[in-house]
Amino acid sequence: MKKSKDENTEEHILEAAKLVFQSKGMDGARMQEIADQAGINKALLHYYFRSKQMLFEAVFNNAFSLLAPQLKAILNDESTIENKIRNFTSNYISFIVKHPYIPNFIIQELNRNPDFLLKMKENPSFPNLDKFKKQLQKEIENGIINPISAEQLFINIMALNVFPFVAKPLLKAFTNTDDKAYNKLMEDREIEIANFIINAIKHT
Amino acid sequence: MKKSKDENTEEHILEAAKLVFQSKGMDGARMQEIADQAGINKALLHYYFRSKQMLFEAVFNNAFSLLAPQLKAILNDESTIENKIRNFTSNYISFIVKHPYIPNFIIQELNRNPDFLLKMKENPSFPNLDKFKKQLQKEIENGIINPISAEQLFINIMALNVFPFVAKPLLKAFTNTDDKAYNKLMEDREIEIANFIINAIKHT
DNA sequence: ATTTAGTTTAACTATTTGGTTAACAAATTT
DNA sequence: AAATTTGTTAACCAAATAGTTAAACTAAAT
Repeated sequence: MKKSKDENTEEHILEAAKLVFQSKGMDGARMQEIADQAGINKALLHYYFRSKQMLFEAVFNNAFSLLAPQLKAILNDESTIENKIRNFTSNYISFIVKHPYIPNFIIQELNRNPDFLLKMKENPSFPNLDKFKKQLQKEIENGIINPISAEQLFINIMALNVFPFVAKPLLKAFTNTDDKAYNKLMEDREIEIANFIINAIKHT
Repeated sequence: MKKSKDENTEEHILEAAKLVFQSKGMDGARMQEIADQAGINKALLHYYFRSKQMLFEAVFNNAFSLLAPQLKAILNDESTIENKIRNFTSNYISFIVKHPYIPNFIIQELNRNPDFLLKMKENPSFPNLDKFKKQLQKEIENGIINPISAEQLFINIMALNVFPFVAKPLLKAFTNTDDKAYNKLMEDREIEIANFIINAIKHT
């Protein structure tokens, strides 16, 4: 087996493809641009990943497998609902700072092709709400938390965490903030969101 | 001046373009597909709207001018913050049922080209938070509402309302619901969201 | 009825783009 | 070191695509 530049090249390609796909989407991305970005010939893209579709799926799966563990954390650990919420919002914000394009990329491409999810849902490591649901029900019965369905609460948590990054340009305009001020808002949200959610659901 | 089919054709084109652009995005849309959808020849698209870009902008501006009034309603009317929140969530959900593709379309295309907003912000009818901010501050001073910045509250309201429609495929998978069950969740949110937000901010 | 302005089409063009080929280069095996 | 396998490139190809052209058609105005 040869390598020398082998693994290195594959990594370069994936990194370049990630950059291009995540900023332009599947339809907007050009194989030539990815090749240029990776500093190689276009034919080499097809040597490593047969087609644009396959290269795209490699990038997409990479992105998704970074996001999934974040969700499993909140759904499957043993701490209280309140602590889960605090941990999740805190973890998620720092995750996003490292990978700012991921949420929008995933959401956009899943809207373009919802079938991606069919395969993924069969993977046993795909996040599910079962445990979260039971735990929430127990805390509601114990009077710690006001009645709310696990689905609604989960959607709310995701919405409050993810949306500000997905809709950044729009929200920047509406709140009339520049990049710096908007990032400051995002930092503040790490605590704000958690308190907001806890207030909303905690029995008083 | 002649018309006969004039306005009619232009309307047909815009309707067809809306359909194609909103489901495939600027890059994924094809002029031929829009022409077919409108039941006309491709050259006619260029006769009415010189280029793909111009046709796209017409569709985009149409979509945006449907969304903007929704926001101005909550930001500039005179009722209490609580009532504004209830009215907005109620209005927004029924708006979305009529125009399900709009939020995702706008968000996606603004991420692709944030410069769109520069022109729009100059329009005096572009929504802004000034009035909402003052009103909120007053209610906080009066002890009706717990301290929160207008920007954060606004982002939270938008997030809770818009995100479930933008991220529908992803959330459908995570909550393990089919289309029917997910739509039921969305109906329930009309009341759920409002209560959730009020609980979170109302002083007790 | 003829002119005129607006509307519509089929056919065409130039360019872009994903993908292929064939030849070359470098490393591994024998 | 000869043969084989793996990695890389330039040149090429066919399909797709945005946009153009020139001619035909329609209906109102003169």
